[in-house]
Amino acid sequence: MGIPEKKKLSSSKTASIVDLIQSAVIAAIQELYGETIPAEQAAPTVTRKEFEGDYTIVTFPFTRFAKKKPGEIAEELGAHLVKNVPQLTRFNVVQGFLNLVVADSFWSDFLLQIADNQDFGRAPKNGQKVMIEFCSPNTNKPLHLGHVRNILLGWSCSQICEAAGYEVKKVQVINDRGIAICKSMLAWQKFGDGATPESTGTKSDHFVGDYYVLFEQKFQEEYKAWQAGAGQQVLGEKRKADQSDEQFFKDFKNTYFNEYSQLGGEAREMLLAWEAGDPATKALWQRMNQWVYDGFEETFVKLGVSFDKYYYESETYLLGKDIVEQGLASGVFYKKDDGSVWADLTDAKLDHKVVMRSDGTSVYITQDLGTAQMRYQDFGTEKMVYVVADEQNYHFQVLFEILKRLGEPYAAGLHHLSYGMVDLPTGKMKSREGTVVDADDLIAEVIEEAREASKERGEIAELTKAEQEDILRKIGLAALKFHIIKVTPQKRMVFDPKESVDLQGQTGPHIQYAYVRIKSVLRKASDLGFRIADFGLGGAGTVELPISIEPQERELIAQLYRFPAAVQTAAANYDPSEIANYCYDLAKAFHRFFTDLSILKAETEEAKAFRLQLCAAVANVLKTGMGLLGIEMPDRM
RNA sequence: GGCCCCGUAGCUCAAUUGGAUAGAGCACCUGACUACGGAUCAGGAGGUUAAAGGUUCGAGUCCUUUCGGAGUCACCA
Repeated sequence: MGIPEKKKLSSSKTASIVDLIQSAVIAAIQELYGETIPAEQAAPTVTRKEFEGDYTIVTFPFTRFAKKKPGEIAEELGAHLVKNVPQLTRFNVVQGFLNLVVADSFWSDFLLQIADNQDFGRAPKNGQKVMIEFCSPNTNKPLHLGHVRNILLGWSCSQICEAAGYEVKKVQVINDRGIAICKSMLAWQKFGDGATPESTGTKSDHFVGDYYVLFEQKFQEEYKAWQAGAGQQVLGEKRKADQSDEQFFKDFKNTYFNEYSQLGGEAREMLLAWEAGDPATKALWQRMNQWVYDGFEETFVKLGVSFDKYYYESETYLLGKDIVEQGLASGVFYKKDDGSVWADLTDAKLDHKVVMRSDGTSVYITQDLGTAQMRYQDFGTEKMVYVVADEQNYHFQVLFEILKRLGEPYAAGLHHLSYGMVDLPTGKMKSREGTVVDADDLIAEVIEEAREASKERGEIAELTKAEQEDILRKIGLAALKFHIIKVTPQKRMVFDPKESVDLQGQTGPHIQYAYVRIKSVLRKASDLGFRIADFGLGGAGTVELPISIEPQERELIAQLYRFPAAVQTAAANYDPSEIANYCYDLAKAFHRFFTDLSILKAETEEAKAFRLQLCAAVANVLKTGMGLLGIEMPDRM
């Protein structure tokens, strides 16, 4: 699925230097050796830093038909290219690697074109629509670190797709029904004594979560009492001799909940009442869920994310039955004697999968089948991305396979953006052991860390309180977000809270600092009477460009040049970490440039103008790039 | 046990999709402008890419086996 997209990609870019070289190589090989080579073999790669050059062609594959040594081919090819492509000034050959040097004028022309283009890197609309589902919480507990990774991936992915030219719909599915929320409801009803988030001053989703925890506590207490009394006989029969209390409870918990527990019985009654549409139960359910939504919304705002549409499982959990009928008719599904309906996916190595119970009710995957159809009707998106943890890999393989067999029109555009779970240095996050990292706590913590660091520096002390708070929020969140997004989604990651608040090194604030340095220089330049417009391309005071470019400048410009392609591949791979790493590399290159070369005290007026242009362009790309990750840039810090 | 994913410096992560001497940051050591912001920069040390075979001009990347770790295999969601 990813391969055709990549091909489409390179053909859609027009007149880029990369394409220019590529087609020139194909033509040259044809001319020199009479062989037509596939485009991949002519694709230039970026030259490694330790060699002179901008792009490299690997000549080893050509030995087969050229009947020459790689080095000789490289020499011939290099000479031919430099002669025929005006943008190439010279070349050198190392082993079989042909390093091509792009003319300074090409780079400086390019820089002038983008220096004041705020939209550089954003592609025009491509007419395609993509839906991205992310977050998808339960309503019985507040958001935690796992949700944070999910939300950041989903959000940045949506921003990247938008920049790549797609129309994006951001949706989430909220699991608002089932036994879990009934537990919170019951606990509140029995022990809440009419308390509300307002009356207790608790953030409303935490308020509801606290009752879920309370239920579990009371349930445990009830079990302990039962264990010592009425349950002794049952336990004597079921418990194996070598099992510890804890081990046994783990296995036995569900049975106890369903068959013996008073609280469990009441919770199940509540669920039945809910399903029967009992008004009082519905009202309570409505009220408590609303508290949760209000709390979630606060967290979303803090994280700077929003959604276009919310789907509620209470409204979708019955969907999908007509799909089952449809699949039975077309032979995608089959019916067993007991009336249950199955999909046979053994030829796709996915085994048999039930899609409808023998009592005619739907299962989880049936609901997903129905929801997919419903969304397609809602938005007509030919691509749908599900941002869901990798523990559901199998589920999505099955879901997509079935949709494909059903011949759904969007089936080819389905993608599971699977991401690894977040581990803590102490191991896995476990709610039972209290080792979950709460999203709100985490956000507060990183902002505090930014405050401490800022206090020592004293750079923003003279700003108003509100301005300071805004900056600290941007810095703290940049640290947190970048720390999470920079990791390839697919990989499981270790989250060390100490490292997440680091402000130095490979971090969000390090990149923000590059931006702040630029803003500071530009302010100073403006104070000295310089205005970008005065030395811009075609401006009244156009300054002639320097003929030669310093290596640090060259590296920066070449880096800027890659930005649009980076956006496109990040979108094609649904991988925000590529943008994160791009931004870091760019910031790093800028810091080096900044310390090595003087800007306002440059050797000539031309060099000064050129470098200011470069600064403006870098600031622009940093702001756009980090914006794609949901990270804001402060002007000072 | 079947299927699937992962294993790179002490730690956290890269590696332009098969290319050159495997790179960054943290931590450790050394150094830098009376300069546009030191949340910076330069340098040092740190690697048998879990192991062994194979494919080829070339393998961290592809294939096979082994070891280690995670996930999943409900008429739960």
